[in-house]
Amino acid sequence: MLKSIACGDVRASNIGQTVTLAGWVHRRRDHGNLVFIDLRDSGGIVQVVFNPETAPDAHAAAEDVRNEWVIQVTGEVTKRPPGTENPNLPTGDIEVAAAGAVVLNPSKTPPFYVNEQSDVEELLRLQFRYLDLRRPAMREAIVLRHRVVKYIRDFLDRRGFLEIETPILIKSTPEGARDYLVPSRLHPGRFYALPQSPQQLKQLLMVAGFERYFQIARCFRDEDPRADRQPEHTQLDLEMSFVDEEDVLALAEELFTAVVEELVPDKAVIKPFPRLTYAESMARFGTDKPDLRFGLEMADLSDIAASTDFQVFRSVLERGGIVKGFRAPGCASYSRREVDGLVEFVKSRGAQGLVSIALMGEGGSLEELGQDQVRSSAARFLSLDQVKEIARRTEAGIGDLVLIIAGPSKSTNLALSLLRHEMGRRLGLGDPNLLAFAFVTDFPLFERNEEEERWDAMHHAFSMPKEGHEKLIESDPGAVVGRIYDIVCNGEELASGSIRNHKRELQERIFKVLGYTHDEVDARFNQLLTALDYGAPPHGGIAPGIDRLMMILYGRENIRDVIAFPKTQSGFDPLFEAPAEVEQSQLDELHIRVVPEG
RNA sequence: GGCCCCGUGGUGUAGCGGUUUAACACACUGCCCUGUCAAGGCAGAGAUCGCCGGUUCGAAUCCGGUCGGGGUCGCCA
Repeated sequence: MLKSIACGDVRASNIGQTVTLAGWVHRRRDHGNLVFIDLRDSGGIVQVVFNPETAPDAHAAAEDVRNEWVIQVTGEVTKRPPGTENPNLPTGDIEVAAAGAVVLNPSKTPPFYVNEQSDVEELLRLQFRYLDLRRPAMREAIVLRHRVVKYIRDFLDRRGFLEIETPILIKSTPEGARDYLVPSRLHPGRFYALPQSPQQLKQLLMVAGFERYFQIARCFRDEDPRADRQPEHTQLDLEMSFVDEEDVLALAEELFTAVVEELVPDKAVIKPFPRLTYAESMARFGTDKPDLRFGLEMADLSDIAASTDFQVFRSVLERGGIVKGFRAPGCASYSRREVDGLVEFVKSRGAQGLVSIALMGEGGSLEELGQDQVRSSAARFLSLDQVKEIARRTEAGIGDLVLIIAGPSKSTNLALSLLRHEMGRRLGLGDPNLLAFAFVTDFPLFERNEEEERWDAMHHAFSMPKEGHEKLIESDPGAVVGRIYDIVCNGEELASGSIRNHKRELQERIFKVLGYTHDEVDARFNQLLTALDYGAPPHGGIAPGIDRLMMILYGRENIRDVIAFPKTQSGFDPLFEAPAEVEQSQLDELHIRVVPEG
């Protein structure tokens, strides 16, 4: 080793020892004679003093050194002179008096500050990610990520799970996300696909009798990235045999709770995790991934709206839409400008508009509310009684602002739920140290795809219907509830899972509703269906997203902040500059001809 | 594919039609300085304002396009 101790490990107990350190120059303070260097390595920072009188050669070397140079220093650990201790450093009681110094490698001036946590354009950080990763915020994220994954592995190992790898080169399956394709040299014109998840593989492992499987699995989806989505992401994929929902949920709850309590003890979780059904979640929060750190629950106002003369409401309802709203506490005093801002917010998220009702005044009960206290663009269409009823439903009081959206159910719920989260954020209602995990259960098995006029799988095609719902599969697909569950936390979907079909006949009926022809099923799912014929055990599982879990544990709003080498929103890797063109010979070998765009 | 925001020395920002030889902080270079720890002092170098085109007597500043980044809707079983 080029060092005898890590920079961050030097303590008062080492005083008198001669140590060799190696690391990066974090900061240099040159007093002309005395030179101080804060030397940094993966373990921390320690101050090194270069004295020209006692060590002229080392001092001369230190004069030349600049930020981020890599140096090796040998010297004695000494107690700092009284009054010069630095309480901000764990190593602040001591320093190393350099006797010798060697420059192991100089550095160019970095393109941004490595030694301070200043904001830097993210593209530049990604181009020089290896420098960005030297900074504490990124470093801590990567270290925590390691601990979380290690904890998960140990936790599952103790419970009899086996970690089993599955192929990265697999087969494209229809539906779901767009696949990343890999051309085959040995089979011209044929392609592997990168797995969107090891779904079928883990089910086959259950048929193989492993009973408890998990994998820290990389998953690939060729769709547009987002703040919480990357083209490739990591899942804790796990599957168990001979279980029902309760077994999977109990395990997941125990795991997540333990991870938080052991690794991020300053964050709190709600125990036990609240549970709500999909229908409940949609009704109360307009989304299947509600932020439960605060209330502001939604109320259906359709019946009240129907009794008004407000044409906007009536026409929406005539077309089968809904009218729904929630309260923004204390926001009655919002200015015209602020309210307009909220209107813009929902319009940019698919709503036609926003009706707000401000209940002006301070204190007093709803009963005493006067017409003069109601401020709303729809005021002249609403009777005082109707306003009061709307307030009662949304639990709004004097001083609150009721926000209402009318429109088709899907887009209205979406915009309203985004507005709810936005208001929660603006009003600071979400405790940043609370991780409000919850289970959302009983998802529909099928979802109507209006454009394509067909039924899609809401979750995926392999989930089992709830008991008693099999008979509805063909007659009323939309009414079939699946044995499907999600874990959500603070408005993010963290995990998704289900009890799977282990009977071929049932699985084939579901494929049929999804519109697959016999040939398509045979081509894509034959391996799974055939396996079900050979004694497939009842089984189910769940797949938490590790990146999103890390966002929540580390308190980041961006998935790139918890990934060592992420891609931009256009799927570009600024460090390697991938994707890139390849040699013509490589294309020839793969029998690929590139058609120029346009 | 749609919508919104951003793009000025190395970094972060200011300037938003002429008074700008584009300002400030930090970084950088040189000199001074024996106890600093975001060390300090003095001096200096460094950007034609992402790119293309237009409007104008005059554009970093206005307009259009384009490229790149971010956010979002679509998409993401």
